[in-house]
Amino acid sequence: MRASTAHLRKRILSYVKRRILEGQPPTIREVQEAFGFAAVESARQHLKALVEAGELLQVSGRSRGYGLPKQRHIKRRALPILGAVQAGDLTTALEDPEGFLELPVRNVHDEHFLLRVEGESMINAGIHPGDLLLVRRTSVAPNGAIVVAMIDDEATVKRIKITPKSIKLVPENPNFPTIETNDRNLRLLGIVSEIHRYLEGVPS
Amino acid sequence: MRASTAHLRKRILSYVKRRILEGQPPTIREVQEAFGFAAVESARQHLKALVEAGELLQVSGRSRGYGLPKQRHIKRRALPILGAVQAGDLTTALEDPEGFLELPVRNVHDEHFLLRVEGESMINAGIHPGDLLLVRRTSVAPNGAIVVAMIDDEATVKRIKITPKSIKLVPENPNFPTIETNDRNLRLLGIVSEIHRYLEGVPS
DNA sequence: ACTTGAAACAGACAAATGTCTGGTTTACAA
DNA sequence: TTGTAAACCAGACATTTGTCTGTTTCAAGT
Repeated sequence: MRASTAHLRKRILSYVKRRILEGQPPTIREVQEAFGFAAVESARQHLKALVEAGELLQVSGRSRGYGLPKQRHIKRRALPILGAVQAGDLTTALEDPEGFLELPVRNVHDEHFLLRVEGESMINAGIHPGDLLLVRRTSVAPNGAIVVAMIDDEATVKRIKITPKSIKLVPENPNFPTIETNDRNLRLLGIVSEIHRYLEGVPS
Repeated sequence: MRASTAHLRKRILSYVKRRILEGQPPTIREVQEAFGFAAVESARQHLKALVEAGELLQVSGRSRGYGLPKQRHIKRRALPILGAVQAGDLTTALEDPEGFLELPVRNVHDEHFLLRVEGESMINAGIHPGDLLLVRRTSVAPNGAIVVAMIDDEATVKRIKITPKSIKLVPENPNFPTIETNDRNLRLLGIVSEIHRYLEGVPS
């Protein structure tokens, strides 16, 4: 590589990064024009080199097919916000979310979603109506964890108590009943990983 | 608009939003395929309607030319985490934080910090020991807001009740005393904007 | 000077993509 | 029922966009 090329390539990387963060990865010709290349291929070579250096990701053949490489363990994700999940499976609910919220997710390998709390069944655990729960999707939960499960075709938040005889879903509110069940009809949606409450303006 | 169309259009909007937040706005044909339209024009009409409704922005003629309408400035900030703030002013405490956490901050113009909750004085407001409070620094607070104030050279979290005669700092726990004061010796550090609790592993 | 390899250039082609025109279906109301 | 407007469909076209091939320029080393 020519000495002066390194600087130029770095500038191109910055440009592409900025465009991606702004919501629209550039086309090759847009990079060409931004840096005054007379040929498309010049810009393409730079981008190709950046991809090969691991600075960018690319989907070949796709327009504006550039993305940022995977970061460390913490990555920000656009998470779907679910309201009441009723009478259906989670997949259909995820396709029709209430909205999205961008949050840093610590466990990149797992799938997450946000659930808006309804009702006061977990009020003594400090989970209030309107809170947003970051739920990590899993089908296994440690004893005592706060989980989201489908009960009577509706997603509810409870603390799980596993005994040799059965599984109990215990609310943190004496006014609500404990639900006891066996393994088969329990549909675990995930474990509550984080609790977020927004006092000044609700994120849409 | 047909009755069933509203729901479909909402789903399309969610899909496009998700794609934009993931870094690649979809092409019209990708929307078509995602929703099973037999014609490109069907997807295009929905997108056009969403643009006309102000739900999306579009640059005509540009591939993947969809964007999100202007929203409040949300930026990621590395925020200092404060433990017990004692016997000093906030500035010195901010210089020696317990750690840092990167969070999306909605109000970029204001200054924020994170405060780790100690004690159970606000337990009935769903604020538990160990919770992280996102505090927006301000010296004025609306009546009824949950605030962070310096009392007896220590930062405490209370709900503020403003009356013509005095200012009360009310805990949300009957075992703790209400503090009544006048304007002069009240040192308001900020308003609690968000409450975060991490159940699976604490962010360092 | 000569060689060499990277960078830049020029032009072309194929696929992807936005847009347009016109026709068909469908829900809803008069 | 009939009318109507919205939604959907089918096909085509022009532009954009990614990719390819070959050539030229240029800096650095021998």
